[in-house]
Amino acid sequence: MITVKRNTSGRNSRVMETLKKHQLSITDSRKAILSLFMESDGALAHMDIERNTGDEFDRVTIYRTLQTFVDKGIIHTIPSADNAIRYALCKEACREGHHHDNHIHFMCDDCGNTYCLDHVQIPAMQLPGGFFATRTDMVVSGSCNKCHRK
Amino acid sequence: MITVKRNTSGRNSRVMETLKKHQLSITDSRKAILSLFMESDGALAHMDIERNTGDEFDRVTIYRTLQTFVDKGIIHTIPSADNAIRYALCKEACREGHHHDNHIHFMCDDCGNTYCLDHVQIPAMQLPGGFFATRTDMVVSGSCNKCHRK
DNA sequence: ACTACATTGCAACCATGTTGCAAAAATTAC
DNA sequence: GTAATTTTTGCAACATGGTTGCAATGTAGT
Repeated sequence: MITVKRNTSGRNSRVMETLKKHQLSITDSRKAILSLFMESDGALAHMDIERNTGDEFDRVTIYRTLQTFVDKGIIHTIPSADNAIRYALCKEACREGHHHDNHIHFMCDDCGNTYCLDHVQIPAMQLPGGFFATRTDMVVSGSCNKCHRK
Repeated sequence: MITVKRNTSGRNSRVMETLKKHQLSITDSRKAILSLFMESDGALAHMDIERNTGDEFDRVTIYRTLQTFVDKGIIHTIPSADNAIRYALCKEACREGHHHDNHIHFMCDDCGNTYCLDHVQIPAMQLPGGFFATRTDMVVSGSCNKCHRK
């Protein structure tokens, strides 16, 4: 479970900018949730957001806000084997309806954090004849740089 | 949703062999479920199995049987972004507690089938310092060789 | 401030997956 | 084959993840 230290002062402008850029109306939940992503260095699952915002928002609102952000290309999903979708901020290259998140994701078995390894590109590979890829997800799990020295 | 044509005659021996090799007692559910995997060319989700066996077994029995097979190294899991774990037969190299499923999985957006592309190895990549991998999942989605010509 | 539209909260619902326990099988020993 | 032991099954209940419909509330544009 991820805890994010909230800091609603400095980053507010970046949050507003992003929302406006994607033509989303400014609401409390969108500000708070986008803020969380910007202050977190890893990916967040629905539960992480619910914990970090307290009872401020309804479960459903969080789900819908996440879905909106995905649709607008603000965040992208990360598949996992543990049955809980995680989300992380997209880089600049993403835009509405077309994600460019072709980097590797790393899930730490120890602390549970999920990282976007932005600088590790997914290697190219040759698919068998007749197969055409529209999306590639590469998820590596193991121990991260914070947990391994322990 | 995947439909498998059941054929309990010829492959029975291979089913029994596999169960015995892993020191599992022979039960109806294990025979039926393992049989399904051997007759299917792709991966199966819990729901696929439930549909293909009718009311023959309880939901819980199917979950437990799948978990047993994973523990014994008979099948492996495939993560996905749609929140439903899929399972596929392991190749010979897998054994108890140690899977060797380092091949690519392909999910067809059209027919929903999931394939193990056994001959496409997951390319090696360089992780940042301090990160250590114990497992790598690579899931490609797009259109498969049956659906693309349409 | 008023209107039109988008978003929220609530309740209810569905799917996926797990746990505890008693009944029913399968394996082992005789 | 039968009895004893161990495994597995089915049931009920629960937990989590996620969706939908609708009335109430909030936001944006004038």
